[in-house]
Amino acid sequence: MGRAPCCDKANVKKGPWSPEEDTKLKEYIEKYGTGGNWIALPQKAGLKRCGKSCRLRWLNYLRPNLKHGEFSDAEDRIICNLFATIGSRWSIIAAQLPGRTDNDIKNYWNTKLKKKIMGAVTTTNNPSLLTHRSKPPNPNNFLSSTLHQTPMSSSIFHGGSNSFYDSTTQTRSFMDLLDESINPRSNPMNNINRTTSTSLVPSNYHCQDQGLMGTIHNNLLMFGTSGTNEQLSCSSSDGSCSNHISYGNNKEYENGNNHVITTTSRSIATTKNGEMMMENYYYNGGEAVEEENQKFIFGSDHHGFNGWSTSTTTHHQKQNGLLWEDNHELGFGSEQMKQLIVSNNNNSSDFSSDENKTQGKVMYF
DNA sequence: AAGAGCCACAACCGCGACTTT
DNA sequence: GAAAGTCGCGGTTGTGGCTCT
Repeated sequence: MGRAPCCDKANVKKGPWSPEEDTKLKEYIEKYGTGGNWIALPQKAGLKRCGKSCRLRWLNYLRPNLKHGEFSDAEDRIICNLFATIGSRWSIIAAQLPGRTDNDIKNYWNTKLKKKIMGAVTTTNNPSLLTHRSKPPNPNNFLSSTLHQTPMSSSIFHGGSNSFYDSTTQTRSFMDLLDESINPRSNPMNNINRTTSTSLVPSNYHCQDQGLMGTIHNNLLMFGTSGTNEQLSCSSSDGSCSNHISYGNNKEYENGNNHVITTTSRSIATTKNGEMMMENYYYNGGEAVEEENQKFIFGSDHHGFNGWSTSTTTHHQKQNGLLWEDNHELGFGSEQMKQLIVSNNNNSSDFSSDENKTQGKVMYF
């Protein structure tokens, strides 16, 4: 037995929205709100549309404060950072980019950004320099295998550079490639202070040019914690924080200047077995504060759940925030990123081993 | 000038999750 | 606890405009 349709398909208009329909929908929602019921809305608004269609039109096009047009370099970086860590979770990525919709980002990724990166990968890397893997990584466990098969260095890789260079495979980080593709002057191969070529993840490998990062200087993207200065808490009632994925609430309120401030807190926790995994993130964005307080944190301290912090201290300490956990790397070599994109095309579930979003499967990073 | 091919974007579809009854 | 209703997400498709031949 099939699923009951959400609306009467025969009496519902499909296809592009007319300006009249837009006006009707906009005026209705501005006057009455959605009422928490999209299915009933079109009838009330006098529209011959499916409720889902109305919702989509509102969210992706009519809603106020939406940004249209070109994505900035900073937005590119955020998208790529997040795609590299959580895969095609467009709604989560969109939450980090105020004014952008998941559909926008998805289209932008599929039509432009992915090609830009693939182009950077193919033009930047000289294949002859690359050490080929003896066998390709298991796409179902790619990130995990990457992390755990790579000899661990003790470096903590954080701060203003996303650069990663693997002298063994001579691969460079995905972010380097992206940076270069959108900002050629920042090619780390030209700018780095590299005092050694032997460590796998040289902690002294820094990109001097941080101009681009400066534009998103307070976005905080953190993987694991340094184990110091973190006052993170477990959100689980029993403290175990194992095997759950939870989404918090979005709350909106107006400040004195009538700016709508959106606060989003969500946690995605997995096991407490000391594996590196996506844990928790927090976003406090909005018109006035998005650049200053935007944070995205993954944490694990090998002892359980970390949670997130928004303290000013942490904020300053973790500016630019890519903070790598002691014993884990999260550098995406160019070839790795290419494989990620390819494998993501082949099987959308491959990317982050998030095999089932709702059953608390571990996401390894 | 016309047709083919490509591209970007808007919109649709199906499914899982969540909420309500 | 089960069923029905609704929401939200991600993948896919349709279409209009642009470029190339």
